[in-house]
Amino acid sequence: MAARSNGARIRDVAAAAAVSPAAVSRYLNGTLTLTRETAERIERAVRRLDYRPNPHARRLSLGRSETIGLVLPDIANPFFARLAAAIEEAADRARLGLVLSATLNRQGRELDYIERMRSNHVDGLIFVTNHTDDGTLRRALNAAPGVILIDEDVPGAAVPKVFCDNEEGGFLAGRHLLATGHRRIGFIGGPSGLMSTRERRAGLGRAVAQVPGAMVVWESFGPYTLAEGARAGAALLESAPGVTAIFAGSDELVLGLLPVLREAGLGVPKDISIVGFDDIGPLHLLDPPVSAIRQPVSDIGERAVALLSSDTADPPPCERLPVRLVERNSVAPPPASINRVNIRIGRQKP
Amino acid sequence: MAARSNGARIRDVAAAAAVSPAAVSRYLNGTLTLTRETAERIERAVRRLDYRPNPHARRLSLGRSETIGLVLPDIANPFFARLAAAIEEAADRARLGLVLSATLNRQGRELDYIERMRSNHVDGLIFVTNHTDDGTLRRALNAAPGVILIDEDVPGAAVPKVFCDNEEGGFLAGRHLLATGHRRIGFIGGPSGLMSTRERRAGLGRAVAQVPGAMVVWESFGPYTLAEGARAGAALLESAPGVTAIFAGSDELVLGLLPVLREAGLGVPKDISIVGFDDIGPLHLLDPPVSAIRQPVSDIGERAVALLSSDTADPPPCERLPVRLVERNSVAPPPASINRVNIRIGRQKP
DNA sequence: CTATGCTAGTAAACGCGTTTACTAATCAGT
DNA sequence: ACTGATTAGTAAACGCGTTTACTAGCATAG
Repeated sequence: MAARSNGARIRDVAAAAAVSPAAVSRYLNGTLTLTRETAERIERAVRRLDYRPNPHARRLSLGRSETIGLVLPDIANPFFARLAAAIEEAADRARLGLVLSATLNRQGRELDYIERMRSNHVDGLIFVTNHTDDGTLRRALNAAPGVILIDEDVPGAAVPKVFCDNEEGGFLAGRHLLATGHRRIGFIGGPSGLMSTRERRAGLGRAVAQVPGAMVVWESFGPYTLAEGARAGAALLESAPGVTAIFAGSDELVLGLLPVLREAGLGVPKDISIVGFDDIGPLHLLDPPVSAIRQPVSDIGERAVALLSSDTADPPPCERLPVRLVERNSVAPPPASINRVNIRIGRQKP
Repeated sequence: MAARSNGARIRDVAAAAAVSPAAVSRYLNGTLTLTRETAERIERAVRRLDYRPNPHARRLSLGRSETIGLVLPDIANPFFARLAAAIEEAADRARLGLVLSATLNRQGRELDYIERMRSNHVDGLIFVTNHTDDGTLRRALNAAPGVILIDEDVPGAAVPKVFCDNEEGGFLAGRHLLATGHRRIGFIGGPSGLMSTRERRAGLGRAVAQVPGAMVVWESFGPYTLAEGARAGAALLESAPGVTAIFAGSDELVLGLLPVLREAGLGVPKDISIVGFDDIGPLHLLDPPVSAIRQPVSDIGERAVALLSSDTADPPPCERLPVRLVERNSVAPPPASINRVNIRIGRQKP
């Protein structure tokens, strides 16, 4: 067992104030009203001894830790970093501590942290994953109480969820490009198995379907990384499907794509227009500043913490937070020559 | 007091294995060797009951939490995000949990977290601050055992410290610019009261002093922010001191500076060369990719965690981790016309 | 004068794992 | 056969705050 801790204990305060430890505890926690005189004795003693309850004892006693866990793939990634900042702030407002864990998308670690959660380490867990699940994660999540899933889905997990409205984001991006005159659109998505990718693609599809002659003529899928953005860009240039605009599924993809286009001598937005997703990476600092669908990152964090504190409904809620288009300078009407091609296609269809 | 927690307790395991709780505890913690048979009985019981020690009880008993705290100004900032990632990884390797707190540079919060640390919440604290101290922080840090200061100093704090070699970084940046032919150099620094700023400036000064005719002809100080980079850039253009190269004290400053130069029609590196510091922000994605002094962020995290685990020496150590210059395409020889001015100055001096 | 209620607290159990100091039993050595 | 050491554990104290159930003493109501 432990050596005595350094600070004063509740019984020291009790002795100094000539009351019982119970009185001190209950007074400090507001479950006992005392005479002015006794209360003052206690407060003086607390101040004099610089008493603060031993958090470990308190947690053992209460059976909770007033701390939540955040599990995410990688804090160094700007999107997750911002998410973490939002959650930290919300947790702090709720007077909850936050313990942070990065999984680097390794499933072993993910399961590990869920386990720690179950063993009462923390009162709740906000979980972000980033890879397709083979069912292991679903089962682990369903067996763990007090987990909230955010940003990306784990299909079949019966836990509260907070996502952004990916479909609407895809739709807004598509509508914006279509309204600017584009008809041959490319899609650079995240991993094809992920909900975010599918929904963003679906939203784009919905927008395109509303405009006769418009088509998603090219698409690619891969991890949400810079390298994948570059790879997709190269593939696009190679296959040359006459795309005049690209909707990319994340900032990272845009960041990887842009230099490839520049290398190839394609001007943005003169030759090709771009809309990104997330709007966290410094898209506004690029040349040109890139338009993007903005995720409500702060709200996601806020809602996640709120859901953790609230009682679990059945079935667990799945919230969709609205996104919006942030227009910058990466979208312009398509170049005339290619535009004519679109018009031809447009004529064939109606 | 608490309702019973859900899982099995040590006494359940003990009962199932027909031994005492002490035996279970000591066996699992490796302080008791048992006969093969008894050991197996315990292990079977542990598995069957899915026993894992209640962490709160364990921490109360041990008087420590196997958890460290990280206090930093803002996780959303890419530099701190990467630092956090490095520390999280190092902590994980040391089997330590990490609780995260953002101060947003508010002193009240900083003191708060030091307090929490003192009250045994965590076994150690890695502290990053970003503003000049009026002595309050110094006093608080000196009163708190188990704090490590990293990245930026709090003068007078007698705690272990891990910094990068700022002076050397400034020197390397300066030497690089001088070697490329620059003689009239500008410095855009962080807050003038900060150690990092002073040291980086000093290193630049040392390099410049070694080359006759070279001078730091212009300098400015302000927060490590994008906005400040832009402001400083505008001020530089305004005062027009004939600077051909700029050493900026952080990535953020570069990111803010670049668009201003571009607006003004100045090409980088054609008209003006730039070297940044940190090399975390996506300097390699800019056009042109910007050269910078790279901080050994992972090593800083690693060392900080290592120092926390080691016994405190007296006086506490202050480690300086090496930086290096990462060359990209933002430095070129100065334009000829201005170069001639430099040569003139060069002639006056020897 | 008794019953009821209120005030101002308190004793003791409880959460649960860890550790010290100790015992009972067996074995080796002489 | 006796001493000393080793083996295989164990009882009980400890870390410390919280909470339930209870009491002693006084006041009000009937």
